[in-house]
Amino acid sequence: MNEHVPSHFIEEIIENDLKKSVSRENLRFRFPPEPNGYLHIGHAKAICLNFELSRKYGTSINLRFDDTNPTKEGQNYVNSIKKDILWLGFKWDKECYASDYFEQLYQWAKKLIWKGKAYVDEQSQEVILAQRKTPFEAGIESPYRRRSIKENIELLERMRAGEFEEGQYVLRAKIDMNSPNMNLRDPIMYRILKKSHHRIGKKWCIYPTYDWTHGQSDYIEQISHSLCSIEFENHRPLYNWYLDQIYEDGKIKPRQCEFSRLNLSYTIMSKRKLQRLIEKKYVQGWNDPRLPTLSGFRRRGYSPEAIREFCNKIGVTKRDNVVDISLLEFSIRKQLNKTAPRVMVILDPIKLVIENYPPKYGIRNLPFSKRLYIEREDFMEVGSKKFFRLCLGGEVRLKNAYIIKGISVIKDYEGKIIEVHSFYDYKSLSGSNTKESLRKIKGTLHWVSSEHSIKVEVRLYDRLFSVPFPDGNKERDFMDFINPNSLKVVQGYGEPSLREAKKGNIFQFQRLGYFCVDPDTYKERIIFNRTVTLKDSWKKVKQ
RNA sequence: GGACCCGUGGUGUAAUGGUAGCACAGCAGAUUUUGGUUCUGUUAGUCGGGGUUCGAUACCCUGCGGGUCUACCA
Repeated sequence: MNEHVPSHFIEEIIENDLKKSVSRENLRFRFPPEPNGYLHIGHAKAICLNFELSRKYGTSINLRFDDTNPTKEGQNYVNSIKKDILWLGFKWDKECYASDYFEQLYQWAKKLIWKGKAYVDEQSQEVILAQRKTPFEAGIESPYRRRSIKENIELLERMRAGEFEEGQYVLRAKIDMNSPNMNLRDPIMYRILKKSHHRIGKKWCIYPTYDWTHGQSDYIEQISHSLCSIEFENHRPLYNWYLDQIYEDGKIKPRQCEFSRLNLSYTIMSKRKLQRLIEKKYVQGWNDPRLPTLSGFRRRGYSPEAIREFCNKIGVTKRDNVVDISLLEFSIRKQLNKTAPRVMVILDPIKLVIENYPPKYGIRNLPFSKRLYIEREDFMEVGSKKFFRLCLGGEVRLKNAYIIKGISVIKDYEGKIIEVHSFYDYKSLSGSNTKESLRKIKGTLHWVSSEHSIKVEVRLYDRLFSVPFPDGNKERDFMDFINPNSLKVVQGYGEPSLREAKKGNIFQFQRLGYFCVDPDTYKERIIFNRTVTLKDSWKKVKQ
């Protein structure tokens, strides 16, 4: 439905191409991660974009690993990336690897030499960089730029044969050392790296660079629209230049389109910076629930549906953007509100004694008794008009149970309240439909029966950073803004039904938030992660 | 200094030359046995200056602001 109403500018480009150059069945997409880190929610934006485009147009989509740098990549990353995409709810048609195209790339490189469009340079990296100069001035051509075709071919073959050391030779495209676009100042196509590759081992000792690989891989797979983030915009002329060298009539010439990457408030997205947080032990690993990685969100209790909905909501443009984290929280709350079973758990207990309650009674499935726990925060000796929770002389409903009235407190020698005493109205049981049970009482508290409750570990996660744009300050390092209270571990008291909770289950702890069972849970010790709090309009009144 | 890209409420995003709309956040109220949910209402915006046009958020010029580029990373 609505197939002809583009929902963002990339669809508009596609619709235009459909009218002009490309037929519908030739539309093809790809998601091209480098296997050198874990996927984060910024990747999810790109994944949703590409996969949903392929779904919309009924065409195929490849997962392609951009594995051209054996010094940084690994099979563990390949595995985690596949797992995360599947978890998000998407299935690719072909699983591809740029490393499978190395032979073709090599042959094309030779073709470029034959055309006089590439040459082997033997200057040091420092010299090559220096000759490139800056964007504001002309570069200097390499003295090896005019090497003969025969010699170039021979040297490239010897590079491949492993006759040289790393850094001794490189293959460069011969484009324009005066271009204002630095990518066109004779970019490197091949470098010597005597490293074993995670997939193809020691088959190669020269590796193609990203620019010399990406567009050609798109071409081999006949990708019609190659979507990437905005920082590749300046690479597009090079992308097209390479394709022009190898293009054959009748084939699809891929089109690169750029869109802006996702930034989320109160967090960071850069792989390198995430890595730093992990190395410095501010978080416990790539799947720490505070991280914006997909594995982190999964552990935190976020559902793939919520993440997909979020990605659809944020749109696709070319502007800089910082999306408010509350939009993500809205997505997960919206879903969990519909699906999560409600239970009662006390996180910061205070004892509540119901003096006139007979010791033996109970409510089926949810034991009620004379001695309960309620949240310390839910009691004040002297209430106020705004505070409609328990206070001395005031009435409150215990959720799914009785109406009680506070009558006295017991304090320790420091004056801290250790016990609240109350009376209950035995006719006021919830759902009993008595006149007393139908009385309007402003406040309702959650509770657990102290003798029946089970102890649980609860990990209260909060934002990783205490400022909205930890990354946006040029003078200060993002590490300065780490929220020291991003994790608080407490012992809670849960209703006994939680004994049956399984890893990954998610509940609403009534009046507190949504919590999921952590994989670290074992038989005697159930661990809950707080996914997100409930919206709390009381917190605002208090402040 | 150069090239390329981008400027719409606090945030994200629509409007493709014809009433500036939606969502989140905020605020107010109603409902509520979760201060949740739900419902209703509401505050708030086209970066500035010129031009083209009956009419400009859109097109042109210019200024300003922001981003990217000076890797043998992707």
